[in-house]
Amino acid sequence: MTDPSRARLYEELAAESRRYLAAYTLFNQAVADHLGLHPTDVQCLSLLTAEPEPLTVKQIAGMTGLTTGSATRLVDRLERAGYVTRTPDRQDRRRVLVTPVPERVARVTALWDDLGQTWQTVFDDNSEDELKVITRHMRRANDLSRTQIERLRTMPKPG
Amino acid sequence: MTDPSRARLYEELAAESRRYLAAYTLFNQAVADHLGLHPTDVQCLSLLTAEPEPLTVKQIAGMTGLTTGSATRLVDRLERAGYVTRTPDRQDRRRVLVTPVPERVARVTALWDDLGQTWQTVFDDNSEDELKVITRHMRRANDLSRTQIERLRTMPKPG
DNA sequence: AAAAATTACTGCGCGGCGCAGCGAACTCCG
DNA sequence: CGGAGTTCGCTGCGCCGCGCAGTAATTTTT
Repeated sequence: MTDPSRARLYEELAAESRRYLAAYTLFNQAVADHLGLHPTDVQCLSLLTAEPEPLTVKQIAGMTGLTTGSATRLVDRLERAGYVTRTPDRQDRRRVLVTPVPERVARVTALWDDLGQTWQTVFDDNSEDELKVITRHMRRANDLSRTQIERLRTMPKPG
Repeated sequence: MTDPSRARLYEELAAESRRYLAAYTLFNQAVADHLGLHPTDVQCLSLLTAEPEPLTVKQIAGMTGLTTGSATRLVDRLERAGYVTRTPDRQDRRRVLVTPVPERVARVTALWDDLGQTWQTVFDDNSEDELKVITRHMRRANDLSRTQIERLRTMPKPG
């Protein structure tokens, strides 16, 4: 902590993190623009295709941070664009299952794959150990962010 | 590339990246909610404090992906809330320099530091070399995203 | 000196989003 | 059973961030 060279590394890392995450926001926006969708829609498709089973509107709302009302409209847009279909849940007739349409979503995943190939070149000069370091850091940050979000919600707000 | 263990690492890294970045979106939203700001505003403050010198409205527009008109309004909001000040550029009188107000931004950085203390525990078990690996990766990804965004813009759009 | 380019700002309309409220369906008890 | 309370998805409403197009001021170019 009092180690100056380490402190400098922290500082540099903090600054780089901000640019890194800002860059991601721009990237996501560019992907959405390219597909004629909104960033939220892209994230929703990403979540839908990552899950093995269809999600309910409520689950989508939770994973995107939207209200159920906004999630309904999100699904409306995706359905109108042909990316997903609504299916009533037979177990619970209040629920609506949202299923991605494979041939339509393929256009999105194809783009991801295409971009992913280029991303690989970034990692190509890293050793396996280094890749593990990076992956581990992401996983930790991911876990921590969840608890931090919860903490933010319970913290007293300024103003 | 044909190395199976390395391919697995890539796959894992890709999946983790998506969760990592999705988590960041939610985290950023939570921070913005907590401060009573918009995610874009928070990102802008993040960028401003990450840069050593004040930025122009045009530069802010570029870094956030907004048009100059929207960037003007973004600065309007931040100025009205007291987070930044506008200063005319003496070298080029068309330009307006946007400078963060330290004591006001302190409220934001205090939150970051508070959260960052916990984040530091994530880094504490990393060696200096490992920290450098992470930082370098971010820098590279940052650079690549720029070219990828350009590629997306020139790519033929589907539909 | 005139023309072109750059920078920041402003009216206008679009649309995503939260909020509050609705009906339908499910769960829990007595 | 059956009524109260809860959950789920949907809808009308208003807010406001954003892009677009145009403008004025300043700089750069010719």
